[in-house]
Amino acid sequence: MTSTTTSPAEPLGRRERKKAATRAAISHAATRLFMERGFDNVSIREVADAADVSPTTVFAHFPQKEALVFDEDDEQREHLVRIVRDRAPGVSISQALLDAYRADVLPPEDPDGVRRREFMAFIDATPALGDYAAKMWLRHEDALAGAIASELGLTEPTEQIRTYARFVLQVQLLAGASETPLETLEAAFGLLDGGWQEYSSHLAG
Amino acid sequence: MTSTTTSPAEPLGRRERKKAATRAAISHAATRLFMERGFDNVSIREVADAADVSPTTVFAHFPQKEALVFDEDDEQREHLVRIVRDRAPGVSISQALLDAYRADVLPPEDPDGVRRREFMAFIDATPALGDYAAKMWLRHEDALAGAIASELGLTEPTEQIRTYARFVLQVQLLAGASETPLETLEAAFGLLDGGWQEYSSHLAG
DNA sequence: ATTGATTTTAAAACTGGTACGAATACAGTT
DNA sequence: AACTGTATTCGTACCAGTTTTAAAATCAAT
Repeated sequence: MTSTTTSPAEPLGRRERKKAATRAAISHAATRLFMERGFDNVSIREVADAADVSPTTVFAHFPQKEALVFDEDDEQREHLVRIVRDRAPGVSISQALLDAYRADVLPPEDPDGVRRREFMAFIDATPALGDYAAKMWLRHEDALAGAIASELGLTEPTEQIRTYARFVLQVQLLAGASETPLETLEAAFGLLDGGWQEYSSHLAG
Repeated sequence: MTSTTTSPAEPLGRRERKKAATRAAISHAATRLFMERGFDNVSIREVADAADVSPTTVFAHFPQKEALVFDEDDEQREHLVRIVRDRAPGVSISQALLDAYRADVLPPEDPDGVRRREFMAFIDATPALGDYAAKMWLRHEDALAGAIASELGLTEPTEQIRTYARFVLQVQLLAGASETPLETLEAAFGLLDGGWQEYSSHLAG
């Protein structure tokens, strides 16, 4: 259910369907148990039992215990790149990122947003999960830097772009941990934009 | 040898002296073995054996395996705070930090610097150590933000200061991982200084 | 020297993760 | 339908880091 193409429901063979089913069973059992008793109080063996599967099979589908919770690495990265690449005309990169982050941080409106918010609270409750999420998030640094570079007409990111990408990803983490996420967002982008706009306009000009 | 007061050699009781000796024996055995065969190829049990101590005793002194390598948390934090607090008059905070980072990155001159460089290379060779070092380093964020705030005449760091502190710590990691650390340093501080100087002068003015 | 608290230690247990080989289910071929 | 190769699953045993448990040693104070 992760990185396979989503909508057209390609006709999978029995094999792939079964594999996907096993994966889903494991994932479901894991999230249920984790929510009931907390991430740290559930062992891989228990997850395997609950999914009626051998422990080794769990690791065949998920490289680490933490991966049972985060099942969407590629989507995240794609989302991030799209924010930069597909922004409305006339909108700066910083502006696009700030807007996107803002939407993440504002009070949720649809039930989907509520669920996502609960999920994030669950993650915050377990240090190991927070660390893992942060690590995964920051792994997108290269992708983001590449997207920005190509938006600015470069084939390779410069040191400044790389730095900016890292900072921008950090801002998301900062805001997520902040009591006043909106203020944090604005403070951070305010700090960044001075140097960044100067640099990028210098590049374009 | 870590956070106890250093010079005057307070008269420790027998108990404390023995404890310190055990700790030192473990630490020595560990560094020797790690250097000889690599961090990942030495088990805690082996370290314990080499120090003629039970494995649990190792954990009584060091919370994790990685802690055997980093024995100086507080000193690091103090160093960082001093860079900001004890900078020469007329030198900006950014300038002081940049200078300090630069010294870390330049070719070492004294034998002490050489040893430190070898140590850093050793850390880079083991992902687990790099992660741990980064985590420890970033834990200084609050201390750094506090020091900056108090330099600017505030009792509490603002959102901007907190953000700046996080960015500045990240710069150190960026430069450490870069092929061209000096360029990275200058690019990063160039990016930061625009917004930061505006903000801090706005604060002072 | 005895007592009692505290520290230190050892041994075992637990947990995440890997290695290995065997068994099973599938897809494509004949 | 049988055959073959391949992918998935399984069970077990195992390793290394870490926690738990309880015994032993150590110290301070009487």
